[in-house]
Amino acid sequence: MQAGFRLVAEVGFEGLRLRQVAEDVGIDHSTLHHHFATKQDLVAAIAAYTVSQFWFTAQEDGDPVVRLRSHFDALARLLREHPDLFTVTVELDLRARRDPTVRAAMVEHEAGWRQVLVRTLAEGLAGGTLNREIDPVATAELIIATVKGARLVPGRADVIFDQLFALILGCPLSDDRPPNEETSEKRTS
Amino acid sequence: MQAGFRLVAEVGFEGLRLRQVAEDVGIDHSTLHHHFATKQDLVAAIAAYTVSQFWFTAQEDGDPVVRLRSHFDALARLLREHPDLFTVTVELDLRARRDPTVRAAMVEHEAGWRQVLVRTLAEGLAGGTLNREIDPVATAELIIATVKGARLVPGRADVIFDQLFALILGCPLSDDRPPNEETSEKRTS
Amino acid sequence: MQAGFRLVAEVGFEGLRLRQVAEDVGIDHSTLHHHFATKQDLVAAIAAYTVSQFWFTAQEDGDPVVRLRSHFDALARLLREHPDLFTVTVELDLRARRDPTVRAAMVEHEAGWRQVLVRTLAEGLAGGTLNREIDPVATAELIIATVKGARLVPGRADVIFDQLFALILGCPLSDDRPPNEETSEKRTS
Amino acid sequence: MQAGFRLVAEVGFEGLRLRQVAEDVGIDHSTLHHHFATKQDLVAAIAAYTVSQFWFTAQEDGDPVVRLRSHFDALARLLREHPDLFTVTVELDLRARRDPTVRAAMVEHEAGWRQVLVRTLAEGLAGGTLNREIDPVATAELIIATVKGARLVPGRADVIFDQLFALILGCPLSDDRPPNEETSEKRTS
DNA sequence: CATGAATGAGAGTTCATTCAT
DNA sequence: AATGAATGAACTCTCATTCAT
Repeated sequence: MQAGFRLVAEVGFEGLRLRQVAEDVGIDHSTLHHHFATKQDLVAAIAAYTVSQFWFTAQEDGDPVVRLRSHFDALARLLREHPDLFTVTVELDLRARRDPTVRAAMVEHEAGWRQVLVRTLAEGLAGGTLNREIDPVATAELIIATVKGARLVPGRADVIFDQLFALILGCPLSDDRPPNEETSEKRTS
Repeated sequence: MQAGFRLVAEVGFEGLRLRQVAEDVGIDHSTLHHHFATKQDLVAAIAAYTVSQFWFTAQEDGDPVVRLRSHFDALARLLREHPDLFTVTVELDLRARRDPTVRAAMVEHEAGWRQVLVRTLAEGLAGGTLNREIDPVATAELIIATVKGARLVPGRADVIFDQLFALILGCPLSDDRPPNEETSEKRTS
Repeated sequence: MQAGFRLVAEVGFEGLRLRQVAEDVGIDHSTLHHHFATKQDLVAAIAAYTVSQFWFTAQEDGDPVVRLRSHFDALARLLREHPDLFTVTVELDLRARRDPTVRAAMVEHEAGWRQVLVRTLAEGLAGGTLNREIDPVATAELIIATVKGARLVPGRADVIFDQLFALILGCPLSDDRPPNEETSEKRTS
Repeated sequence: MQAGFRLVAEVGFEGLRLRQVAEDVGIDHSTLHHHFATKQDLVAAIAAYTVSQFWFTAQEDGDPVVRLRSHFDALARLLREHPDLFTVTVELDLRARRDPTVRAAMVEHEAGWRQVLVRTLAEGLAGGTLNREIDPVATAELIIATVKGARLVPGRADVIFDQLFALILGCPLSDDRPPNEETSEKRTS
């Protein structure tokens, strides 16, 4: 399963070959069929394995702004340190279009993610620490879409996340009102 | 080429079969090889054809805010009316990872898009009609990433675009401008 | 492999078709690929099989003249009884020009043959039973070339070999030895 | 036709492609079909062209030994200066097995060659300047076979021809009888 | 659990040949 | 005389899958 994951990261689902997976593991390709009756099954397992790797380090308590910031940071770090994870996710998003099993896994995973985002945004909105015009649901979708798009350009993910975060934060730092001190500076890390 | 495009939209590059393309056109598959020596060549042609379909209806003059709004609207309409175009673009983005020819086409296309966005954002910033803290380059990347991510959920593209536009527009809470003026009426979803 | 050999004898390497080989054996052509990954591999196997069929019945002891004569006889008999072997050898010689694997097999095989010939000729020369002016190396090459040429006209091989043998044997006119003694009785054609 | 000849010399009949021939000539491959209706026709033309290149510089008069020697020399020189000619001849000999047209051309060409050889040998025999035990017909076949075999090892053709010539010349240079002065020395050129 | 031989559908590609222009 | 589009048969090779062991 992990070998399959690695292979997908390397050559995509289009280039995924059962024989190669088996060889990487060090077993006969027939033995692979013993564990995964069909290629589809392996793909589903890879999908499940991949989404299981995402454990949103989303604290439930604390300042929503901080939680949102750390969420972006966690994503940025993950993207930096485990680019494979995002590479495979892109592949999975594409495959989900035509593979219901994969689609189900992705939808479920995304639902959890969306829920976390919506709750955090709603709290921030209620607390007045976020741009008041933000619609939590719409912005959650916006964040999800942005992250998905940013996967394709890992090198620019940081700047993209920073800009989005800045926009979400709220009223942009007008000179006559003090901005949120600890977050207004452009994060570059 | 168009048949290839349609087929990619339907079954993806992974399912693209030359024989099927030829059959859709009504010619022998050998004849297809007469025009596109290799499958790669056909894929490149499909890529070129696809990006050529994007004619950013980006006026050079006028209020940058209006131009940006109409840009989003144009994308939303295109996404609604020609979802195939975006489906194939997703496929192309994936394929670009491993196919230098496709990558070149995508990079070039994206560069033009980015340029238009940066210019419009910079003008809006200079004119004071946009959120003053926006970085044109970063926001251009943000928009591109968002659009790319939104392709995967065409049904939610409208709300995503609207939310992003609202954030870019600026602080709706500024004291000297009535809130919700130019953003509330634009909601189309 | 043997089916491949037979097919080459029949239609040449130019006409060698994997599907035909597989069919002759009674297996699917995919199964053939299971055993010989590539056509080249099968060709190499055919080459190895073919040269392995040549077991020069070259005794190491005894009168060099007798050994040489029996060598020619063995070749003539082989050519009569297994013309396929020579047909394929001709094909292999041609293919060796462009296929390094085949070339290596042929060179090795030929080296063994040459060695046997040179040794026999040298012994005969030393023993005084052969034409004194013969150069063992040159004559070995001459024999090899003649045999290779004779493969193309199997029907005339006997007379060619006999004539060559007679010339190698020595001067039938020498005063101290009765002419036609050991050569006239050997004519078999 | 000449382009075909060159191509056969390079890649053999097995690798001969009409499109390549046409391209080498600088015409469309359809135009080639205008001149040679079928590939077979082109092959036949190549065969005819090839054998036409062999003009045995066989004088009809003079000492048979000298004529034979010069025949060998001419062959050796041709082999040195125009190896393509022999390369293609090898290909033709192989192809003649399965292509009646080519076979006819080769047989006719060979018949002329054989006739020259037989006549020269017979004259030499009659004149007493050759090994008396030589059978003109058998030796002609021997020479032809040897030349055919020597084509496969152009580098060793000289030494092979020299050795064969020495053997044909006659009684080998016994010490007590003067050999043919001008021919007994080992030719090395 | 594991293997390797076997399968069959089908992939991209090649190439001599034909035909309308 | 020459072209280029079109053809179709056939090629080697791939790969997920099955089955007997």
